[in-house]
Formats: sequence, structure tokens, C-alpha cells
Amino acid sequence: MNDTPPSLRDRRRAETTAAVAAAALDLAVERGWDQVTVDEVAERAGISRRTFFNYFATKDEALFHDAMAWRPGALEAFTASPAPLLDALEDLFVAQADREAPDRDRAVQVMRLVDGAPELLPGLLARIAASEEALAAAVTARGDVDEFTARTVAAVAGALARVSGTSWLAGSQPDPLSSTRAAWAALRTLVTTTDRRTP
Amino acid sequence: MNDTPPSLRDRRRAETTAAVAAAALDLAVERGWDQVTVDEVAERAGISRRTFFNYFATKDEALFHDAMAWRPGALEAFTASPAPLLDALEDLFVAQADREAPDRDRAVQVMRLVDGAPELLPGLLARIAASEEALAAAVTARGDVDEFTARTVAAVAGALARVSGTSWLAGSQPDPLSSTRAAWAALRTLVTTTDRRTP
DNA sequence: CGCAAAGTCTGCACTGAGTGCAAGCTTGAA
DNA sequence: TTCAAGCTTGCACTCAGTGCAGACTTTGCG
Repeated sequence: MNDTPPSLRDRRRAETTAAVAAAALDLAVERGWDQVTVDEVAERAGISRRTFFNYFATKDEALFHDAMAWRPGALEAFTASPAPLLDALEDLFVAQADREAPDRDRAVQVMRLVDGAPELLPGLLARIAASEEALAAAVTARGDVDEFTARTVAAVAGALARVSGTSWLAGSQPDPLSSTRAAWAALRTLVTTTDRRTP
Repeated sequence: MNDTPPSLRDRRRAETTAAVAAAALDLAVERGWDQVTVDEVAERAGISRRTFFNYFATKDEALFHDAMAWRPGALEAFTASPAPLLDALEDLFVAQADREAPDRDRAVQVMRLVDGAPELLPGLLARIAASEEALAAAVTARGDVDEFTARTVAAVAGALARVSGTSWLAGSQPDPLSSTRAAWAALRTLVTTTDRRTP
């Protein structure tokens, strides 16, 4: 899609971004996010405090960097998939759960941090909402359903992912994938087996 | 449940809380939330800046006060309802959408504000998450389903409410209730009509 | 190469959110 | 009345986030 070779500047920028994000996570794990200042993150990443804010608009952004993002290409594959919508969705979430170690470990660490630091929850939820929006756009692009339904589907999928992720972290489900499947199964039985007052 | 008559102190506290919340909303509507300082909210409410923080831990809390809360008694009625789970859920959301004017107007104004001020979104999402958690507890208390399913149901219901609320605000749905119904319908057709790879 | 435009890094000074403390005042119960 | 508990406030402090201006680096181009 975009094949301009990355310039020196771009490479440096990416390196620094990663360094800052890593510094933020490390410090947060070491002593808790509320015991970490921007100055310290900047110092550990080898930049000035002011430069920190050239890379991330807020302290939280550095911590959440890439944590709740779709892996590159995943949404495009989803859009292009010939499988029926629900199957394609499942494939998408499976692929997402099977990320390579570094990204995935980071996501897990961040979620654990949020678990112990409620101030972080709003920021995390906002990231999740952003990725739901991206998913909604991809669903719309597939053309299976109208936009309203696409938004609904994306929101529900996000909700299921949140629930299954949470209960996997809490240890009540063996692994993220079966947790996700359990959530979808719960939804399906609920929708299909309940007596409806107005059929 | 709790019938100790409210003391003078309690009444005062409630009054001040309401006054501060009202001041926050009014100022936000007048000039945008980012153009409002805590000092100004405090002054309009007739208290000192320091006292503001005795009532609300953050500036945002004052704005969101009561905006995304279940109306009193609604969850209890839901828990006690003999109707099947999905019907009881629908009743709950209908009742919620039919709140009396003041509360409801406040909620709508807050949502409009959030729409124009992305900084507010995280806080709003956190409030919604909190009310989902309350709902999950109520679903569990009904005893229809296990706790994992209860969480799933609550998360999905919240997602649907969010989508339908949003698109109602955006004008693509006539009223909140039919919007909610449309979302549930979209979900049901999706779940029941799609070919499954693994039946 | 050499040079100008564009982009980057940094220090400085400022606004505003949020907190701990201590002193003074109000309420509620005996 | 008297005293404890709770409420309000001012003050001083930390830290996130921003605008600005000057120094430096990269890049594209003649």
C-alpha cells in the first residue's frame, strides 16, 4: 500500500517511540503507574521532558502505545475474507489472540497494570473504543450489512473480547481463545433459547 | 432498606452536590468543557475551590454526576422481575429511557458535550463500564445464568445501549427505544441467520 | 559540495488539576 | 452548655500539559 522506504528520520522516530513506550511500561511495572512521573520516563528513554510530549500527548498514551491495536494487516485480511461475517470475525479474533510474543506480552502486562490501577481504566476503555471503531469501518467495508448493524456487531464483538479478556486474566478461563468462544456461545444460547414475549 | 431520616448535614450535602453538578454542566454548555476551570465551577456553586474537591474527586466527576446511573430502584425491580431474562432486560432499558425530564435532559446534554469534546470520552466510558458492572451483578442475582454469562449479557447490553444511544443522538434513529430495539434485532438476525462453519 | 527549508530537541515560563495540612467554624448528641 | 465529629477554607506544593523561541539535524536541490 505504502512503499516509500523509511527515511532516517522516520526510523529514528520509530526507535524513540518504542524506547519511550518501553520505559513507561518498565517503570510502571517496577513501582506502579502513579509513582512514575513523565520526567522519569523521559530520562530513562534518554530524551528531555519536553520531547516526551512531542511523541505522546499524554503520559497514559505512552503506556498504552500499541497495546490495544489490531495487528498490522489483520483488518485488511478481515475485510477481504470471503468467509461469512461471523466466521471472519472469529478468525480475526483468533489471529489477534495469537500475536507474536513481544506485542502480546506487552498487552497482557498493560492489562494487569490497569487491573491494579483504576485511574488507568478510562484510558484503556477509550483505546478499546477506538479499535472497535476501526472494526466497525472494516465490517461496513465488507458490505455484508448496513452501517448501523456493522456498528452493533463491532460493539458486541468488543464487549465479548473485553469480558473474555478480563475473565482470562482473572484466571477463570484457561486461555483467551476458549474464553472468547465461551463468550460467543453464551451470547448465542441467550439469544436463541429464551422465550420471547413478542415473537 | 435504609430509613434513617436525612439529617440537616445530609440534606445540605445533597444540595451542594446538585448545585456543583449543575454549575459544571451549565458552564460546559455555555463555553465548552475545556474552557471551564474548577475555580469557575466552584465559584458559580458558591463554594471554594478546595471544597469542590471535597465533593468530587475530579473535574470530570462533577460533569458526569448521575448522568449514566441507573434510576433508583430500577436494578432492584429487574432482579425481582419474574419475566424471562431478555424481557426483563428490555423492560429495564425501556424504563431507563423513560426517565423523568430533568435527569434525562442532563444525560442527553452530557452526551452531546462528549460528542464535541473527545477528552471527555474516556471518563464517560468508565461511567458506562461501572453501570455495566452493576447490571452484571443484578443479572447474577436473578440466578438465570452463571456469572460468566451474566457478565457477557451485561457487556452486550451495554454495547447495544451505547450504539443505539449514539446513533439516536446522531439523528439516524427516531427515538432511543426503537433504536435499542433495532440494535437487538440486528444482533438477533446476525446470530441466527449466518451460516456457521462449525455447527 | 553547499545551502536553504523543513523538521527536531530542548529549556523556560506558564496554566490548571489535584492533594496534604492546619486552623476555624457548624452540627449533633449528651 | 459542652464537646466531639464533621465541614469549609486558605496555603503551599507536585506534576501534567502547552506555547514559544533558539539551537541543531536532516533532507532535497541546484
